[in-house]
Amino acid sequence: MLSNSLAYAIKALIYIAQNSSETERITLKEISDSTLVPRPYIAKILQALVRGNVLQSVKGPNGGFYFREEGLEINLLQIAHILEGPDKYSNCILSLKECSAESPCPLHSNVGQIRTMFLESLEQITFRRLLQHEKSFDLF
Amino acid sequence: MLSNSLAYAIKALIYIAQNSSETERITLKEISDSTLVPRPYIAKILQALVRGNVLQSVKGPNGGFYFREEGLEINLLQIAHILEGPDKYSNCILSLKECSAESPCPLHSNVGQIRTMFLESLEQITFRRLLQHEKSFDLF
DNA sequence: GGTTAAATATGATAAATATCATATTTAAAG
DNA sequence: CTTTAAATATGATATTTATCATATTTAACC
Repeated sequence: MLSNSLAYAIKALIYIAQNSSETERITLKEISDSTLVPRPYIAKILQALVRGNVLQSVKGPNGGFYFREEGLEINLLQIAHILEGPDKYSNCILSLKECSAESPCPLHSNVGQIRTMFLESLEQITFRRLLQHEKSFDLF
Repeated sequence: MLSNSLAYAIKALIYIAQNSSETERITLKEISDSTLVPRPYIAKILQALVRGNVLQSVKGPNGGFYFREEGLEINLLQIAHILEGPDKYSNCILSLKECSAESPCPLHSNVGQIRTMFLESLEQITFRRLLQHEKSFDLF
């Protein structure tokens, strides 16, 4: 439902959101240990998120990752777009050329509608909002 | 959201359900032409569906595919299981070890719930039910 | 300024998915 | 019993996704 990379990214970002600040940076090792995502793999994902202006990173001793203030307003669908490009979740669930309310595909009104709700719910969830829950989930 | 293969399979099965009978079989070429799925690829998928007792096939001239009577009662989730194995859509949306109503993951109550609805809707839709719609969609 | 602890860049390998090609089997029909 | 129109089996190739490894850059601190 979510790609492996996207699920990994979300877990890592939840961890960072809950535990980091500009002065208290989180290292790759800590992220990898607490999400059980292999270090080189999560590294690649986090680099993309830095380029996507979600996270900030600092090299060198005492370096690490932390959330940008604006990053906290980013929602889960935007993360998907950053990691997988914007076209992944567009259009019809059967990928038909023509599919709309006027000429719906056979799944448009049932599964298709729930798919739309799914995308909307990804869009509604920001990391700021996830922060409002109690801290420290197990993320593995 | 659905794998390529699964979307292809559903399109082909809708076409077959709407146009076939035990005496009026549908050929690979016709299926490929009306769904725009490459012939060798849809062939492999249909073979799996024959092995999965959804379709019946007949070789030789005038041969082709048609729906088994029981096949019409099969739902979309079962098709997913036949093509991709049963574990694809199980457990937590973040693939966490522990995730349940008692100890929910951060997405359990929002995205996770919609994911559950999604799976349930796949489960509710049988090909018999899809047949109740008007015939002849464009399936490409 | 040398050491060290961190991210970064790059690319190699592996596994899963998707796609294509070809030879074989089967059954109908003359 | 030969031809022919179909599915079937098998496997080759390509693409995407996931995973791993290694060398480089950066900044802090002594």
